[in-house]
Order: sequence, then C-alpha cells, then structure tokens
Amino acid sequence: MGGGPRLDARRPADLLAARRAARERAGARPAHVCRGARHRRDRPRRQHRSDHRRGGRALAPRADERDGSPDPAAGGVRVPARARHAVARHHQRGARARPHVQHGRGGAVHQRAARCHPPPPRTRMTTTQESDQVLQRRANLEELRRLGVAPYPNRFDRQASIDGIVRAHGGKTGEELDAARTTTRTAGRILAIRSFGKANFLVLSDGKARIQVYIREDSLPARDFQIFKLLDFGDWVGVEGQLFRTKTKEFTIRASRLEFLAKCLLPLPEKWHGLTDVEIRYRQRYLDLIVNPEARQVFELRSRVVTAIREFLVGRGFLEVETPMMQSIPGGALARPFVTHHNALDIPLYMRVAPELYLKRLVVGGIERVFEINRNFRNEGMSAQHNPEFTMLEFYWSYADYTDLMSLTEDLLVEVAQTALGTDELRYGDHTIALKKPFPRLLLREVVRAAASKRLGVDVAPDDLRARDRAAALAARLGIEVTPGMGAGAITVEMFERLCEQDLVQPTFVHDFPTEVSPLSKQKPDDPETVERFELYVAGMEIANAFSELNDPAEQRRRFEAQLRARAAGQEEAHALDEDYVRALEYGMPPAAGEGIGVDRLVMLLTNSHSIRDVICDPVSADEAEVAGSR
RNA sequence: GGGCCGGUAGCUCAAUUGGCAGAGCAGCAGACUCUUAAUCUGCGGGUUGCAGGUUCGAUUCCUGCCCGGCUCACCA
Repeated sequence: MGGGPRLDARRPADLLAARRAARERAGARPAHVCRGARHRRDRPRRQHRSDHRRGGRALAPRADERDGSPDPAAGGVRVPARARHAVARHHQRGARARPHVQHGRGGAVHQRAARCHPPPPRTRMTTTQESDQVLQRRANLEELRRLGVAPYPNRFDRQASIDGIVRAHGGKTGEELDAARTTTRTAGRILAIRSFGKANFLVLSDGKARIQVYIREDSLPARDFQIFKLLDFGDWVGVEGQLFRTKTKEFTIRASRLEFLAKCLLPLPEKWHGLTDVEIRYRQRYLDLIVNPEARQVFELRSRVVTAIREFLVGRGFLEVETPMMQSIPGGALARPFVTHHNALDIPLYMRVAPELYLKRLVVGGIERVFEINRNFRNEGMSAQHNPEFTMLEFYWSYADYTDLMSLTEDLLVEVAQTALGTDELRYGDHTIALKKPFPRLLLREVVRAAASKRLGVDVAPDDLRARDRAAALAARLGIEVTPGMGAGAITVEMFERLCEQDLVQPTFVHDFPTEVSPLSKQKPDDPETVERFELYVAGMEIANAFSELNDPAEQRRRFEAQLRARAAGQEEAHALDEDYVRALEYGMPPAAGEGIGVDRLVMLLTNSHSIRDVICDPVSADEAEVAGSR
C-alpha cells in the first residue's frame, strides 16, 4: 500500500487516506467525490486537552457510541424473482409507518426472537434496509433451507485457520504447491465474490488474514455448487480443497467442498471505501472489524500491551489482584462517580473512580508489591482522551519512593513498546517520540515559571507560585481564571495545564506537586507545601501519575478534612472521608510508592490513535434506541 | 453549555441563483473458463436526520429539536 511516507498503516485514518490516495492516483474518480469523506475523516494533529486530576491518580478517557442492533422485524418470505421488486416497494412504504412484520417462516421466528431481547432496537438504517437487499438475502436463506442445507449448522470441522494456512504455505511457489498437493479445510467470512460463468472466486477472511477460494462447478458436488450460487457477500462458509496459485500468482484454495455456516442478512459496508463513518465504527465495532483490518490491529496491539505490562510487573514480584468496582465510599481520585443502588442492602453504591485506597489496604496487609489492571468509571465529560469507563493500571511498591517509580516507569514503557511494537521510537501524528531513558525530570513549578515568564516576557519569581495572592495575580495576567477556592497550589497546576501540558511531547516527568492538590501523597521532608509526586507526559497526554504514599494516619486525616471543606464549598469531586482507610493506616503502612498508568492512553500512543474511542472496542455512546426516532 | 462543520440510496459521495434527487460500489437479471476495486448490457433502490415555517414549488431559505465531528468552556 504505497501511501506517502507519513502514512502509518497502524492508524486507521492513515490507511484510509492511503487508500484514497491510491484511488485518486489511479484516476478512478474525480477527487471531489471524496471531499466530504476526507473532511469527516480528518483529525486534529494533536489534542490540546489533557486530563488532570488533582490528587488521586487520574487518567480519564472519553467516549462516544455503541452499536445498534439490526431490526429483526423483516419477514423471511421467499419471493419469486420477478415479484421481488414489487414486494420491496410495498415493504418500504409500510416500514416507515410501523414496525413491519412479514408473515413467513423465517419472519415469524425472527419476530419472536426480537421480543425476547432487551430494548426493541430501531436503528436509523433498519427500516430502509428492509428493502431489496435484505429481502434478497432472506430469500437466499430460505432457498438453502428448501435445498435441505442447514442454514446455521452447529459445527464445522476446521483443520486450519486462514491465517495459519497463509503463514504456513503462503510463501510457496505454484510449483511447490502443486508438488505438495496440500489439502486444507478452513472457514471464514466472504469478503468478495467474483464470478465468471464457470470460474468463480471468493475471498474469505478469518479476521486476521484473507485467502482466495476458486470455485468451479465441475470440481464441486452439485449440492455444494448450489450453495455457492446462493451465497451473499458477508456469509460464513467452510471450504475444503487443494492449495495452488492461479495464473496471476494468487495463493488460492481450489474448493472441492463448500459448506454453508451462517448467513449475513444485512448488507455490509462497501469494500472499496470501507467504513469511514466514525459513528458507525464506534457504535457497530463489528462492522469496523469486518471491513477495516487496521481496526483489528489496534486491538491486537492493545492485548499485547496489557500482556507485556502484566509480565513486566509479575516478573518483578508484583501480585495481581482485583479490588472492588462497587464501593460504598468512592475514593482514590478526585472525580465524580456513577451511583447505583443495592436492592437487598438498600444502600447506594458507587462505581469506583480508582482502586487506590483498596490497593493500599493490601499493602498494609503485607502484600509488598501489588497491582491491578482494571476499569475505572468517572461520571464526567467525554473527549478524545476521556471515556466514562477506562482501563487503569495501578501498582504499589513497598520501600520505594517516587524516584524509584520514575526509573521503573522508564523501564516499563520501553519494555512494553519493545514487546508490543518492536521499537522504542513512536510516531504520533507529526511527532516522532523517542522512548529513551532516562526521561527528563522537570520540577512542576519550574516548568510553570519558565512558561509564564516566556509568555509574559518578564521573570516570574519562584515566590509568585507560593503565595496565593501573587499566584492569583499572575494567573490573571495570563488570562487564566481562578476561583476563590483555589490556593496557590491549585492555581499553579491550573497554569501548568493551560500553558505547559500540551508542549510536553517527548516523555517527560513533571514532579513535585503542591500538597494542596495531592491529598494522598507524602510531603517532602523539607517542604510541607510540596509532595513527592510526578506525572509523566508523552505527546501532550498525561500517561502516568505517581507518588510516594502518605502513610501517616494523622496527616491523612487532616488532608481528608481539607477535602471535606472543599466539598462543603461545592467541589463535588473532593474526597469523601474514608474512615476505614485511615484506620488501616493506623495499623501501619510501610513506606511505599504507587503509580497509575492510563492503559487506553498508552495504547493510543503506541497505535498512533488520536481518539480514545479508537482503542476501546465499544466506547460509551447514547443509546441508539433513544435517538433512533430523530435520525 | 458556546462556536464552527456535518447528517441525501446498504456504503462512499454529488446536486449549478429554490425548479423532475444523481453517480460509483453493493443488489437484481443476463453475458463471460484464472479474476482480484473483474468487465460488459439492462433494471430496481430515496419521507434528503426530525418537526414546523416561507414559497406555486424546499436537499437548497428561516426557526426549533435530535445525532455526530472538531473546538472552547465546564467538570478541575
């Protein structure tokens, strides 16, 4: 796929762009037909928003939509070919007005099935889809039934996956294949059908690889060829046959048997342009996966990343645990939780915003190294970097402090990138990012001071960030809004977010945060206004948040009380007081350091994805049923 | 929440000052013995996101709403 040098096949948008470029080079169609598509596909070079939660570890993501199921209400009537069009027209008129039920064997069955399932889905595509194409596909299904072919057989004795066949034999020459006379038996979804009278070709996919199948009437049992004639784009089939190369050198299975495995009743997105509508890509990820191979690559890489993280930590003696997702006091981060209710206990429960306090309880219990990779839920805004539920790695390391964590983080990122990608050089948008340790370590206040000085053209003094009134005055000069509840520390962090964050492209540790915004972190021995905390930024995104853990129960109680005051002052995200957590600390927690890493964002980085929704299989979106009527 | 852009056939996209809503792919019928975006001939397919308004006439102009993208703000 010869895109430009800046195209990255790992990134769906790039692959699509390359496809488009290829087509335009071929002069197949005037460029203007793609204008809208390009517009829609284009992404910003960089996101300027970054999440930052004062205090707890905090990496929230963002979201969008989900799928909508197809309307199963169409009928399954087998329609004589000459009558099909008339039926389709009639059908469409009816479909707009009310849920349309056709009376027929298949139709009745589907109708019943639909009632058994959750909310009756009505997608925007549904009603019009009940037109020709669906009717035709249903008719083909009924025709198979009539031939005595089980339309949904229970199993298929597959000998090899398409991917396995391609890897084992795909490199062989035609002569080698002919000599070997290898017969195989595999299965997949039909992604293309090309017919030439007596020579017919299918392209099958197993999701990872594709293979061509050659079908001739005279080399198949009659029944199997009948099946072939009733196939539609998207159906699942099994084939058996010998491997060979066609005249055009295409690696191919010469089918001697064909079995029908499952019907695709709804038309799939077009093969050439693929699926570019991001809304459908997120709502109906299965369609994205079927037609855009690069979508699959993202999720495979995500899996390798998570595995690599796990192996890295386990190899260093960390114990993986799972702590409560539903908590009666949501803690560990400054974020608004989702609320639910337990009926039997008749109590409210909160979806966790972080596992932090539970993991540290385990450290109190003597698990010296512990980690969890799991979901957090935050009931807040969504953006290209924020999904309401997102995956977070948190780990705690006894007898270590935050400087140890910086070194460990460097090792972790480099190793994960090497394992999952095979390189420590990343391309992200226009940037090349080098994951080379050591990463620069910059003091938060120095970063802010430098940025503010540059912005204002004057020398900002360190004390300007220490005193509340001077910090507020500085913020005002910078055009940054400050609320009465914000102290010097919060103002400093606000300035950091506005002025500095987005420019931290190469991996950079920003450390030593104000105590005010870090209720769970340990102060520096010589500076109680500052805690031993850092955040790691890459590509302008907050990737990690870590600190030496506060283990003095009295100080922790004071911090919680400060949070309660903030809460009383209207800051909903402030921490609640978790008495049991303080009690745990009273039993004694060893010195320890802990860190949270946003897994989704890490995967974004490694896959050159610019929206968190590209790395989450099913990002949150409004219920399609709710909005169907208006679309 | 504000601003900008968008929503037209299953998919990707057109539609010139408001004047019969189109193309390619997909589908259907036919031709074709190695194609691969197969090709060729023919044919179907639309409540133009929803609801109002202006107009002889609205995809087009106006109002409201819904959905999406980007962005600013909020969350912080």
